[in-house]
Amino acid sequence: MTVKLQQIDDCRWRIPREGAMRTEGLVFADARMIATLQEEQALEQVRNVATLPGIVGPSLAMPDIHWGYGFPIGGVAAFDAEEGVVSPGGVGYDINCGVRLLRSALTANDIKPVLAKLADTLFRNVPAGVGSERRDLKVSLAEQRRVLERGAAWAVARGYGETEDLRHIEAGGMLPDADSELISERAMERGRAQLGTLGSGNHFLEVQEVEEIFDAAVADVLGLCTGQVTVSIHTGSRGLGYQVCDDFLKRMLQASRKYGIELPDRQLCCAPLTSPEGREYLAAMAGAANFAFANRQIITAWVRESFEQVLGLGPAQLRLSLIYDVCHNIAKWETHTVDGRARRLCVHRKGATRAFPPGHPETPEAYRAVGQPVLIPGDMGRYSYVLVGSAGAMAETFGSTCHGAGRVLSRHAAKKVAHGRRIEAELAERGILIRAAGRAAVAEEISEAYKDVAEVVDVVRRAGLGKIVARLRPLAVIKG
DNA sequence: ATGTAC
Repeated sequence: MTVKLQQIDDCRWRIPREGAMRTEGLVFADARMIATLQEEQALEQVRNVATLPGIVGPSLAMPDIHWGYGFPIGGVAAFDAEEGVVSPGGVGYDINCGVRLLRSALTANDIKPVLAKLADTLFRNVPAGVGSERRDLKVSLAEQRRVLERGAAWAVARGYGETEDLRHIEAGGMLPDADSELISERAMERGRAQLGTLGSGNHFLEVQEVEEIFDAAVADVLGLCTGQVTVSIHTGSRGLGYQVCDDFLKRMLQASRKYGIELPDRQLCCAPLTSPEGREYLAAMAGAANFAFANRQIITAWVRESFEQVLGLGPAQLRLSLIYDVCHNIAKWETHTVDGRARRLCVHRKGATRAFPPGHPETPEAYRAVGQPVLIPGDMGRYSYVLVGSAGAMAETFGSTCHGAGRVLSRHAAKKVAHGRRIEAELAERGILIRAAGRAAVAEEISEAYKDVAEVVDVVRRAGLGKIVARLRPLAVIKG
């Protein structure tokens, strides 16, 4: 089935309203990206989302859009508090998957002599891989409930990191209104031993070098300069978030029937935001989101510890400070101005990053003048980007941008391309060390499996959704 | 993404 597309300009495409659509679709992409998309069902998914009750503004898609469960990955949709719905498919299985970025007082030359030892130590100290389990962290069931309610603040209280870190996390590292009683026993069990683990797939831990600065004034405010060592952590809520999504998909399928919501695709199952089912999903989702915030906070402490071990330097010399931590799979209550009126909306971001502009009260004070940091990982063989949010994003996308490069090859296809090659050696030739839980994980994540993230962020820049600040090159990659 | 199917 082909989806009608009208080109608006060189980076915007409209899917006109027709049939059951309640609003139009708006896709941010260049002509080449659109050409590859039309063979996929991702645009059809943008159109399907536009049929959901209470949607406000267009059904949006970022330039890294690809096919996902119900909603496309790279999709943004906002819903009215009274008329709208909440959908687990609009958040995704990995609730509060996100990225955090640490800066350091080190240069790439400082760590090059010990890079292999640093990679080994990080790989040992941060469990990675499918089903990876905790190191030495023991959490009782009662305490796990506190994790789900307090997020990163729980981790800091337990000695993982500093209070200062909390100021540099989206939502302060804790979504309010989380209710651990709404999370199934099974989800609790799955999460129990997974706090402080990386997981698999595109999740990673990277030691990086700032390769290029594009905006010196903003980079200065974020504390970034060329040649500096940074660390990125990309992971989410592991098996716990997966189980919460799975549990609620079943309930939402029933709820959709109960409330008479017509679905073009069962995977879009949802419930009114005013219904018990809707409220309960949001409270369970907030718990899983807080688990993910705590997860990234604990890993951060182990990263700091690893650097201290290998370099023999103290925290004051390393200065591994948290620049920012952003979610890219979440539904949140936010206030947005629509047609000149401030409205409280439930914004679904699935594979999309919040990108609030300069001056926004939710942006940490330190960055208030330049905008919220936006962290966009690329693939392990190339680079990642740091952006800041802009007024354009607030006006057009409910303060959102892309979240990454976006796959172009399926995992299976990537493995075929990698077959017979020595990917580790190829990366080493480019100065990138990799430590991974398995060979298959590396093969599935080869550069060729992804779009060039430089092209993705360039669409974001041209569309005025964000400002490009810096490009980071991987030096050592820890993969599940 | 995911104890890659209970």
